[in-house]
Amino acid sequence: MGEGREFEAHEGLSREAEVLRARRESMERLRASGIEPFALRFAPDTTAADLHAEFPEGTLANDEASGRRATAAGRVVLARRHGKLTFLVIRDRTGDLQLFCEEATLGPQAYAMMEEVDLGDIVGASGVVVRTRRGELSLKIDSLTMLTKALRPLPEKWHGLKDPDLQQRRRYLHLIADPTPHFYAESRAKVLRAIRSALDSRGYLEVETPVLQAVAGGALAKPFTTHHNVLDMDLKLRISLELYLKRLLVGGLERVYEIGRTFRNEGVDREHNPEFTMLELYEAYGDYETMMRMAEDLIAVCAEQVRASLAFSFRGRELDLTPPWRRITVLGSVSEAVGEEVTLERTDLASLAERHGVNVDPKWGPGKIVQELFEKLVEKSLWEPTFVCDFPREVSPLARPHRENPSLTEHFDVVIGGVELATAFSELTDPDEQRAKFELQAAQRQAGDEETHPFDEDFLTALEHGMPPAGGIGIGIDRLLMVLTDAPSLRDLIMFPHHRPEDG
RNA sequence: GGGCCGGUAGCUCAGGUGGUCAGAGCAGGGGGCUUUUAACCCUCGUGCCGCGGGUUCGAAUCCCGCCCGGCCCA
Repeated sequence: MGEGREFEAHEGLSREAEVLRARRESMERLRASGIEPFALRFAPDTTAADLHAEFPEGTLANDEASGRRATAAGRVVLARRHGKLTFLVIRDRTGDLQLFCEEATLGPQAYAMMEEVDLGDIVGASGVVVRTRRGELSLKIDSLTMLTKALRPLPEKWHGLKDPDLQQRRRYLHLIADPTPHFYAESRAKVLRAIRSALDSRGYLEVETPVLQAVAGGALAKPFTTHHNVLDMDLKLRISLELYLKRLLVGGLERVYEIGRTFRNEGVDREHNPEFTMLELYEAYGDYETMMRMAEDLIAVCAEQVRASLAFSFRGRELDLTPPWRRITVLGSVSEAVGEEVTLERTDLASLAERHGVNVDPKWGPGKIVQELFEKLVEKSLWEPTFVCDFPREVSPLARPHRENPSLTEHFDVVIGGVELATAFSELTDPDEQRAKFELQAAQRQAGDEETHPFDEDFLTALEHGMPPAGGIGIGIDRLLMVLTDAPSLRDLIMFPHHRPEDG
C-alpha cells in the first residue's frame, strides 16, 4: 500500500473506482506520515473576500509582496502544478483565493505533502499576501494543513453540475460548483430577516403553532396524514397557519405572525412543492385594506433587500413593485376578459365557462365557476403587481362578507408577474356565519369535492368567545423568492426539494 | 393523467439512417515543468450506453413496456 505511487492505472477498475482508490491511498499515505486526514479544528483569521477587499486592483504591484500575513481555509477547487511551483485555488463561503505554493518557501517536506492535496480536499493555509507576476492576488504560503480529505471527486471544473436532478438531490455539490444556489440561500435569509424586522417594529409578535393537527384547516387543500403511535390517532400536517393564529387573536395577542413550513398533498411543478414556507400575519382592528398596504410594504422591503430596487427583470420582462398597486375585482376582470357582464346571478355561467375553455364540474356553484374563469382567463396575464379583490363567498369560507355586496367576500389575492403570491381577508369573526360556512363545505365534501374546508368545532368555540375584527394575510415565501430572484422554479429556492428515491 | 424531449465514464457531452460506435474533454494514474488563470507537454485508460422484454446473424442505435428527470398541457 505504501508503494501506491509505483503503479500505473490499474486494469479492471472503472474510472470511478480508480478515483476512489487513488483518494483512499492518498489518505493512507497521509496517515502513514503522521498527518490526520480529518483534522479537529482550524482557526482562519480572514476570508477570500476580505483579502480581496483589503487589496483591491492596483493596491499591490504585480510580482510584489505585502507585509500582510494571513491564514485562510477552504476547499481546493483548482490546481495548476508547475513542478516546484503550484497554484491552488481554495473556495470559502465568500469566494475564491489563490494559494501560491513554491517549494523554496514551503521546504521539500511540506511541498511533498502539498502534492498529496487533491481537488476537493479542504485545507488551511498561512502565508503572506502577494500579487503574482500576472496580477492575481494570492497567499504565498509557508504552511499548509490538511483539514479534510475528500474521498470523492468534484464535479467538472468548468461546466459544473448541470443536471437539474443531480443539482437538487446532491445540493452540496451544486453549492460547491455554482454560485447561484448561494444567491438563493442568501436571498431567503434576507427576506426572512426583512420581514421579521418590519413586523417586529410594528408591534407584531412572532409565534409558533402546531404542525401536527387533528383538523387541518385554513385553506382548501389535501393534507398529508401521519400517525401518533402512543395516542394511536391519525394526525394531519398543517396546510396553513390560519386557524391557530386566529385563536391567538381571540386570546388577545392582537398582532401575531408565524413563518413556517406548510404541507399540501398535491403535485409538483415550478410553482408547487409539497412542503413550502408560508408567512401569515393577523392584525386586530384592521381589514383587508390594511393588508393591502401591508403587502405593498413588506414585499417592497424584501425587494429592496434582494434586488436593491423595486424595479427589476423577471422572466425577461420588466417588473415594477412601486406602490400603490393596481386593484381589480374578480367579477370585473372576468367580465372584461369575456367581453360581457358576468355576475354570480347569471344562470348560464356554466355554458359561458365552457365556451371559454373551462371544463365545468356539474357540482360547482357559480362562485367556483367564476373563480375558475378568473384563473383560466385573467391570472396569468397579470404582470404588474395586482390586488385581485372580492372573491365569491362560496370559494372563500374564512373571509368576511363584503361590506357592500354580501354575495362576495373581502378577500384579495396578490398576483405579481403572473404568479399568485399572497391571499388576504377581512377576517370572518361571526361564529354563526363561520359555522354556516363550515356546514356548506361539509355538504360539498359529501357531494364529492375533496378540497373543502374541514369542520372545526374547536375553532368555532374560540370564535364564540369573541375574536376582534382583523385583517390577515398569507404570503408564499418561496414564490415571493422566485419572483425576487428571477429563479426558474420553486425547486431552485428549496435546497432539498422532494424527489422520488434514486433507485425506485 | 396527456403530449414532447432527455437518461452513454465520477462530471460535461458526442455517437444514433443497426455491422472496429465504446468516444472526446474534464477529473484520475505515471512522467516533465518556479508565475498559472479551464495552465501546458508526453503517456495510460473496461463503462449493466436508465431497466426489462422483443426484432435480427448482429442492438447504445429499431419496436414494446417500465423507472427517473425536464418542459408544456390538464
